[in-house]
Amino acid sequence: MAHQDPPRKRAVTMRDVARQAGVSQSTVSRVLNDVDNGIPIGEETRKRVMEAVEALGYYPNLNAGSLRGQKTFMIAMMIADIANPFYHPMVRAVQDVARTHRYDVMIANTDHLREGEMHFVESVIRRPVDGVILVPYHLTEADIDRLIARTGAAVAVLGQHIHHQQADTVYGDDDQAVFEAISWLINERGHQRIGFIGVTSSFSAGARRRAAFLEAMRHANLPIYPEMFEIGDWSTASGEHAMQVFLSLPHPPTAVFAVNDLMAIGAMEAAQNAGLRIPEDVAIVGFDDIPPASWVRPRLTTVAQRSAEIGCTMAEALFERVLGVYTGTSRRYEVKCRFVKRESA
Amino acid sequence: MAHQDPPRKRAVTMRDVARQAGVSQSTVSRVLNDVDNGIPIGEETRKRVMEAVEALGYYPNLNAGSLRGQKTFMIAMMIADIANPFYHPMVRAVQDVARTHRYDVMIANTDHLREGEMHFVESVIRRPVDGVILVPYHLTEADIDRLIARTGAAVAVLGQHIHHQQADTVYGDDDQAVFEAISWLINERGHQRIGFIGVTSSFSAGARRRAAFLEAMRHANLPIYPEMFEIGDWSTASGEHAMQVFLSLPHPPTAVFAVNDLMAIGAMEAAQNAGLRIPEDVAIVGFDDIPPASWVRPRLTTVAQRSAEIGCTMAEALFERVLGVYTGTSRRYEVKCRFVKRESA
DNA sequence: TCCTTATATGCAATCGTATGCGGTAATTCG
DNA sequence: CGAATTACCGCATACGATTGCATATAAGGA
Repeated sequence: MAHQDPPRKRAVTMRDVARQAGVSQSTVSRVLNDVDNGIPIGEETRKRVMEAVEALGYYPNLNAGSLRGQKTFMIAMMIADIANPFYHPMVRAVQDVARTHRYDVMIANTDHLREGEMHFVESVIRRPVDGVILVPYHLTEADIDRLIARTGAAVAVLGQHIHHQQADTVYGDDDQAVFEAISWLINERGHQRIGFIGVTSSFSAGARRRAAFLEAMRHANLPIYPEMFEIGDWSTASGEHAMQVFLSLPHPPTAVFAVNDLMAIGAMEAAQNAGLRIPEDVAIVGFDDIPPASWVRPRLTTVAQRSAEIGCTMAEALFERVLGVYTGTSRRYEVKCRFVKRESA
Repeated sequence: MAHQDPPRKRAVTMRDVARQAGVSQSTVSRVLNDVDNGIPIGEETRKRVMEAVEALGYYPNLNAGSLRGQKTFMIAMMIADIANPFYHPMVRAVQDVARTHRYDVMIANTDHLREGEMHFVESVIRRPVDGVILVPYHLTEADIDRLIARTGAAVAVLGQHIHHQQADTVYGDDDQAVFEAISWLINERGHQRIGFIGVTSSFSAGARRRAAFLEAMRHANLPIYPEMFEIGDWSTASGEHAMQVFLSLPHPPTAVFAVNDLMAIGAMEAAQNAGLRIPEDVAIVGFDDIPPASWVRPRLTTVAQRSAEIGCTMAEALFERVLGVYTGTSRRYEVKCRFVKRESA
């Protein structure tokens, strides 16, 4: 190899096209962005330019464009865990909407860590984007305000209401759905001792579902035992562990609700490994309705979230702002959940 | 609302920092990229600059940096389907490696479509990146050559050998693993009629696994029936459909091998919905060993791919090139598969 | 004292694109 | 036929950063 410099290919630039077409670089720019500028372009010139573009295989450099112009043609999306199927339809929907507008999507997962979320904010400040989609677990409203202030990006958020002028929010009715599910366990299935597998995060989804769980228990006048609450980290393994703890109790719960399906599936594993039958010995209810929920046996009873619809709603609201179609104040959308009864409860 | 212009916050620039610190903009640049330039910086100046950076909360604009400088601090990764768990550890590994180098990762999924893969190439030409990680199903070597020629990016590819100077490849020993699995079905389990659920793509993984399947059958001197071959699209639904077709045969297969776990799980669903017992009535073997493979009942027998290791290997090879640590010719890495016997066969 | 060397900083060009403004040729009009 | 438009197009600057080169100051040597 010796000293063979890497063949750093110079990209084809507008100037190359201009030279080839015998026009100035600014004319090329105008031809490419033809969308009715005040300035008309000669038919002959336009044709020569387009031929040169074709011949050289020119593609504009979006980085350069976003430096001079305003638009970066990129949005960023922050999710907690790319391995959680709940996010997949959402991501896919966002990407689909973005693609129709010729936008790229940068996905960052935070591993449910505050550190990860802060890193994301920083990263978006360093590499400006036109819009941001957030599924925050730790970010406060102040953090998001700062993000907007520093980048000027439009923002769509799931599950946390932001009062900022430039942010829209999408809500699920998690609380109602959880209330319905727990009430059903109590009234229709006669459960009294219900275990709860939650998470630590004090904001957002985890906390709201916990509140709804407590509400349902209180509403049924059932006692609330501290040992019926276990903390996980949204992962299957943590759900498994939580269930093991429950099963080691003198009086284990007869039903268990986990705030997401992955933990519910983990709980099922633990119960079955302990030789218990589901739902006869212990009933299990999850949240999300990810595809594996209907692959396991018995199939998991759960609360379905319309992940694709959530993603689509967020993306469309975002792009209305990004494209300047909407410039008003904060909007709020609601996406309904629905309780899906299967065999695990 | 009327005509309230959106408050397009001007970002804090180097010039702002320079003004605040009472130095020139180029000095700020040198302080920030201090990594032993030939040019020394006064201790006093450095301190003033850093204070100004701190005070203003300055972050460099990476887009601007990548215009003048060389590095974009971004790599792109192309996968077929973000919803396929097989890719998750890979993506995660790539992101982890990237993060240690302060790089961002752009993920694009192609839905297994050639169109999607071509779109990705175009997108990378438009928005230059320092490196590209590919899991191609349709891209030819010529396509990849073109990508490198146009962008100068370093490239790491899974499963397809690229002879280009600037590309490394990672291989699994899929063929051996499939051969082993099928031979085991034949010799240890006595299967003779084995169904195969494959895919259309003529390159890469799908085709190699098909070849290995045929090889194993021939090696055992078993006849090969055309009706024992079904085509899916890697999805659970397509696996389900394929199995339904098998089951409608006069002589259905006694065992079925699917080229990925999602289709295998779909096949299980179809078999169980038809009232068959697994593995007694029909044995099922998959490929990948995604987490749901051990959630289904019976647990899925499959060939495990070390997805995280693959991602890690690709990313590390890539960054050796991106950072200029390695500038030699194409390298090739192999990552072993292993056959995991569980209850479905 | 003057010239060299080392040290520290600023100037200005540059990356690829967008765009306000001015300039030229063609056209219209009185 | 001369003047005022109109239709097109190029010049030059800006975006925010990097970097080669020049410059200014201090230190050192003869």
